[in-house]
Amino acid sequence: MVRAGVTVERLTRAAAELADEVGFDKVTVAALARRFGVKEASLYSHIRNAHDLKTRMALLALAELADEVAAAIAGRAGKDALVAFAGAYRSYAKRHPGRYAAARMELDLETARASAAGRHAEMTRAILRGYELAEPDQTDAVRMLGGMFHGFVSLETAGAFQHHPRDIEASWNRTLDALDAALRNWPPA
Amino acid sequence: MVRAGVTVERLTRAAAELADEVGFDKVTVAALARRFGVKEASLYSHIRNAHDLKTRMALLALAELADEVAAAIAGRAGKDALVAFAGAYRSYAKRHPGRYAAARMELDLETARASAAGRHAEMTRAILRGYELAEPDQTDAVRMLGGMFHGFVSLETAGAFQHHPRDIEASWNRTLDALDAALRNWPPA
DNA sequence: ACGTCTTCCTAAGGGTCTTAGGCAAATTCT
DNA sequence: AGAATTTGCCTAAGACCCTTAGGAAGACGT
Repeated sequence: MVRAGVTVERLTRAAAELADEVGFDKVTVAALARRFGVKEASLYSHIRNAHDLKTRMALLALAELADEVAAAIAGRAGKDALVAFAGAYRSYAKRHPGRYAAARMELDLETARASAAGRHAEMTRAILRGYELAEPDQTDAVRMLGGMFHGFVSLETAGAFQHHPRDIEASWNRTLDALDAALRNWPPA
Repeated sequence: MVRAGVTVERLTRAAAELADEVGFDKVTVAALARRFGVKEASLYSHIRNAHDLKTRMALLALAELADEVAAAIAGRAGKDALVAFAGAYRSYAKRHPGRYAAARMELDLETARASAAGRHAEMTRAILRGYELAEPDQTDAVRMLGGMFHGFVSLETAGAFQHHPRDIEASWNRTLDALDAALRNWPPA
């Protein structure tokens, strides 16, 4: 029996690739074992169970996404930063639909705390530095931005915008214009 | 063999209830058969396969949601209508998380066309009548609103907002305030 | 070289989806 | 009403998937 050199890191990366190819929900322990040329049961020396594998995929995707967003917003401020953040987010979701779905998975509290989700929130707050929002408005705006980005990308990916000829890219840009305006003219309580 | 009185309508409703109880992805042909006290194979006289069942759940949810939104926005205009629409949407998603997940399922073109999705788009456009937006801005705004509502509700349901003490209800209201402002001051191209 | 830990295997149980073929109940036809 | 047809449910069985238990052989430290 020559060993296949499986490690939990290689498993996670392969699972992420598989997810981007066939969809997050179609990633299976069996398919992954096939890809590595080992029996399904062998993977259980590296992962606890299927849920554990998916959690690792989520952590990977959150970290990658945070890195890309960080690189995109570095050295930018104001609307520039907003557009860069949003663009990086949407770009990642389109290039890596399976990973993106993994990133949106529900994580239990401690796992979420150990994830890059905190960096995402921090970076969103960083964007808002250009808009001078005091708490609790800042938190409200963080939630609004997170919802907006995720919702738009999610509907776009699901094909919900394909029933109208209007260019989606243009709608995206206009939405960011409107978002920028909303942040600049944040309504007083 | 006394017949159990299974019909495709009763199956769909039971599946929807099951989804709200245990989650959309945990709705299974087997679980549904158990709930009706029949064997799994028996259900295939009523549904084509598991995907067919999920599609029926999606159509049910889309129709129910459209009905509730329609009732909510009737007789309202402007920000009133916006808040009523958004409130009905979010309320449905929270009362019926499984159905809501079903409604967000990807439908093939013809099924989507036969669904209540068109009514959703129409009603969103109706909201915008209070804001005097010409095409293509109107379509951009429809997409923005759809994304915003879905994204916020989706992140909230997934527990993404629970890492901060700020009242989610308050964030929701402030987000609608900001959205109203964005629509009133829609940026020129 | 020896013992230990790790990785992989076989075996096996349980769950889900789906099709095929049969019997009996319900419905329709004459 | 009785016969013919359709419909609803069943058993049986195949194809996957997830997971655990126990064993053998490679890798590694002493």
